[in-house]
Amino acid sequence: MPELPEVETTLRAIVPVLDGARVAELVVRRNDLRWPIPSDLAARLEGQVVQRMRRRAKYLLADIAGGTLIVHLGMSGSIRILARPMTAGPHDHVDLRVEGGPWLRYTDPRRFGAWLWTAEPAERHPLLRGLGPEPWDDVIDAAYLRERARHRKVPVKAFIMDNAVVVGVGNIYATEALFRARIRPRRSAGRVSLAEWGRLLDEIRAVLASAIASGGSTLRDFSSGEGRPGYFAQTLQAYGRASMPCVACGRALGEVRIGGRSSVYCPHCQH
DNA sequence: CCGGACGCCTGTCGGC
DNA sequence: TGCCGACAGGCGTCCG
Repeated sequence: MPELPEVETTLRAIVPVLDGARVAELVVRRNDLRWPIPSDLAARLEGQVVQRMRRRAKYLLADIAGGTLIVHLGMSGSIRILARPMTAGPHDHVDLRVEGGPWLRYTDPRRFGAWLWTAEPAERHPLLRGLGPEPWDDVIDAAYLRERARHRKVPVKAFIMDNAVVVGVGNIYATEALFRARIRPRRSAGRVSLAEWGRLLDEIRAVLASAIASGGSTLRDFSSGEGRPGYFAQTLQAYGRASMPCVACGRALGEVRIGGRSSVYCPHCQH
């Protein structure tokens, strides 16, 4: 399930299917996702060629003549590729059939995801407008983070999960990056040193890249577009390991809640 | 402006 | 074994 590596993994799976392909049919079984799926979405898409599939933050974007399809996987969404139509289950809310190709099936038990249309450039859509840079954007470095964090009392973990600062850092990878950078999640962002920002940024990038390289995490049931499970979950050192021994010092990991999200850390190694 | 809480919805897991 | 509450990867909105 979707943090940025899972979205990127999904993108890589569907790019070969959708890039340059024509949409033959869109079947919407339930339209009550986080926002209603526009009733005219099928009419907008059917018969049109997907000029390019891309990702911005955790949004999947399909550029099509006249606008862009915006897809978000929410907390529990996934997209699978079906070679042939199969009976839809109760959570299979949307199917997209590619002309002369397979079906894409969108499954989302919690229905926090979104399928939206925008006629403007997607970057100007209200959901995308306020997004900060991608984790690998050159504008992000230790100085950028320190500057953005000046006078901010918010816990550093909440700060790096703030999409206006940097996109794509969800709860799992924030927890892991802070553990690896040896910074306590509750530290005020404004009190993190330049050297620590440098370490943290390196670890954010490393943990995201490693997760992408292994196809995304599998916490419950995320699987890539091809239906293969991701193998990154077993490499998590902090997330989901509260009260278990720290891989570095062997002492029990602690857990706090930050912004309502569980945050595991090592009281001995992280400062 | 900032920080924190809430809610959307369903499935799963742990504790009793 | 069965039930019930807590919690789950996101994120927009509201409130103080």
